[in-house]
Amino acid sequence: MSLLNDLNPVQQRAVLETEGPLLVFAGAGSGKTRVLTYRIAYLIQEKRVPASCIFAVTFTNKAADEMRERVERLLGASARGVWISTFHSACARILRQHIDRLGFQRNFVIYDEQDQERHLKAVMRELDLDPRIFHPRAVQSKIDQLKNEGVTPEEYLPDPYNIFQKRVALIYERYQEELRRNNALDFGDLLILVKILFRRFPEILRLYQEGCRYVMVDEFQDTNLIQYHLIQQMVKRHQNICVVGDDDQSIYRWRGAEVGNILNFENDFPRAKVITLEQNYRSTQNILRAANHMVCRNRSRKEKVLWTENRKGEPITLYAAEDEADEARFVVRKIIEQCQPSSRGAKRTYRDVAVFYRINAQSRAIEEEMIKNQIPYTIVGGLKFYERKEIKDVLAYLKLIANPSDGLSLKRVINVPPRGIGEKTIEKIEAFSRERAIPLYEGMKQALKEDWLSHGVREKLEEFVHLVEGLREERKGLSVSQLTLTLLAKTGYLDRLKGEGTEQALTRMENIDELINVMTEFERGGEVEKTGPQESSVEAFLDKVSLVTDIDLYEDKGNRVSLMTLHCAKGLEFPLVFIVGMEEGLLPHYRRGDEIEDLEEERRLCYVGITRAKERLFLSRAETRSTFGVGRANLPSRFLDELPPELIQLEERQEETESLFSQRGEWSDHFQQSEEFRWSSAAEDPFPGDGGRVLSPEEFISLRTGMRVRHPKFGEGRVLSVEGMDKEQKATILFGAVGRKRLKVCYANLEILE
DNA sequence: GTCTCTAACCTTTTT
DNA sequence: GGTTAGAGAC
Repeated sequence: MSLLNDLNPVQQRAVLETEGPLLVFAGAGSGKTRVLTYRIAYLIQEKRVPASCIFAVTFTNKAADEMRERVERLLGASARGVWISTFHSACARILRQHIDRLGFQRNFVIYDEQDQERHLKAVMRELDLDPRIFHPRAVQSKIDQLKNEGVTPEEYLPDPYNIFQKRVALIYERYQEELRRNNALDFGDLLILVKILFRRFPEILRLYQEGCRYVMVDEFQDTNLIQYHLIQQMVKRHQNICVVGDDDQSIYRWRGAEVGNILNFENDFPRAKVITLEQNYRSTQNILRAANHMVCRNRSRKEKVLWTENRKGEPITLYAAEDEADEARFVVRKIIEQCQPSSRGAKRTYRDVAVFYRINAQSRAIEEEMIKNQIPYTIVGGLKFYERKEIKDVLAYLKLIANPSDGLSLKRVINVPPRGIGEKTIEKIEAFSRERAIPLYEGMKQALKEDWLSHGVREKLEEFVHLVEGLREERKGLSVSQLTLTLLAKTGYLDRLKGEGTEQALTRMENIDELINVMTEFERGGEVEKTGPQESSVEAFLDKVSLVTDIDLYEDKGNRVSLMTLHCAKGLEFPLVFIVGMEEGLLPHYRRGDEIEDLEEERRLCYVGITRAKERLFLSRAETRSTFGVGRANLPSRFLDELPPELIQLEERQEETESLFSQRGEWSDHFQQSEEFRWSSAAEDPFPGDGGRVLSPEEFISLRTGMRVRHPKFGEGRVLSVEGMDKEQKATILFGAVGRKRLKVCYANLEILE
């Protein structure tokens, strides 16, 4: 059986135990994804299970895509039809088919976190609750928590002596009612409504129970109560459930994940077989030993010891930096040392390197130093594409077209671009609609009919309604991208941006351009799961966009260093790993809860980081670090003391005088001469495939302050400064003819003169 | 109604 | 140090 040849005996068992409940403890780097994909392949190929009877759940779309790809690589076309999805997408798909049974319309929209917050604030304002007393964030997290536990407003029993809880009960109820009026769901609703759907309509549940003959759950340690509940419901009929996870990598407790789900699985399924994968194929012995040594301190964990046949490897490097800038210089110095083509030995390239940090804000210092030294990097998460204003605007228009009941989107776009429809008008209509419990848009139309608005307002509103109706009409027969182009033209959004003529407007237009690219890509791919007759590609596209995660957008974009949070790092591996900010207050983070479990979660986070490293691990901390603009002294992280000292090699602090500038000189000389780095030969473009537009590497990497350049329009000039990277890179140039200009390098068509 | 400036917030981690 | 929401000016 050729499929099994690639697996070790324990992995083989995990593949062969297809019937009944199975729990696989899969340590870091033990071939978890491999087991899952081979298991699916085995079911289809050897057990002759139809692909459509297999359901696999992952936590990110990226993981789902990867798994699908890998199964298809093993089996080819016969793998088509396996349902591999995240919890949230799966639920969205189920609801798109059946939600009308619950009194929503099938063209519902999904509110992201920002929408959720705005929605919540509106509800609280309506209830006349002072946001300074009842912090919307606290309320939101409480509601989220309830949803994660599968508690509906009717089921919630607040402590009668707890004012906050009593208010939450009230807000929660109104919050849900208002969502319904908007025909909108938040993330939590996706899960909770499926739960309700299954409970109220057993025949629908039965449909899925029949369909899901074999169910697999990846990253099971990160499931919350309601997710686990849904899975239990779905496997009730066939009981063929295989969950794979690692309690040591459970890092989402704060979001409702229950390690208990994995630790108690054997109680819930008494017949469950248990397999533990302990051989690690990823890391050197040293790295693995360090990781084991540390995570052993956790109390609530399943006993296991990872081992490896890999070589011992090099010691772990630890650097105590002066401050975060010094720390960044250390990281860059090491990267240059390891990746620079001139050094001897087996050398690494940028894509082999990852830098992990606890919080996104830490990336800045690293980024600055990277830019200074012109090291290409890519950053995962942080400032997100789909959170940009212009993108949200366009998406709000689309949401409104798909679902006119969506009042939040309506309010967002009604005066963008400015149409002279102000807050007062909206407020009036909002009150009117709420009273009648109809959607805002509906209320607007009613108000127009009843004609109690002033003449000017009336005209403006009529024009807007006309616009929306027109677009809704046009939507038929248009693809998402075509619809978007139409919308941009008819709303005047694009004209408005064009008219501005500022740098920022230009960037916005480029981003919208990029969004259109994403849409055409989406249309071409057509890998949309068919979800019913009602659904057009607009909803499908919006669903996809609503459910993307940071890591989904991460792909190997050419030869770059990867920067990301420790949370994002889960599931990835890199030959060289840096973990920065090994300080008390940062890792473990000071804002964690004060329960022992919270500390253990921080330790696991650190463990996840360490176990991403294949060859070398670099840890660093800073004596002082500025937060909120003020410098603070930090103690070394307690986790450093939990590493075996004999595995640690301390890195000497370098005198500041020996700055990177001198090193840079040699390095850049080398750049110019090195055969491999003569990119103009086009033999190897080191940064290919960046959003479709390939920029010339010379422009990107070798444009430096003081250079003379020629611009096709502005003529010759001198570079005053350079900022940012690749597509985002901008240069300020003093042109003899037109003076000082700030340009995007990748669009500027610059010619370098000297 | 629209634009601009200040002050408060902020930083965990995200489906 | 940087962003964003809300208040005040035009």
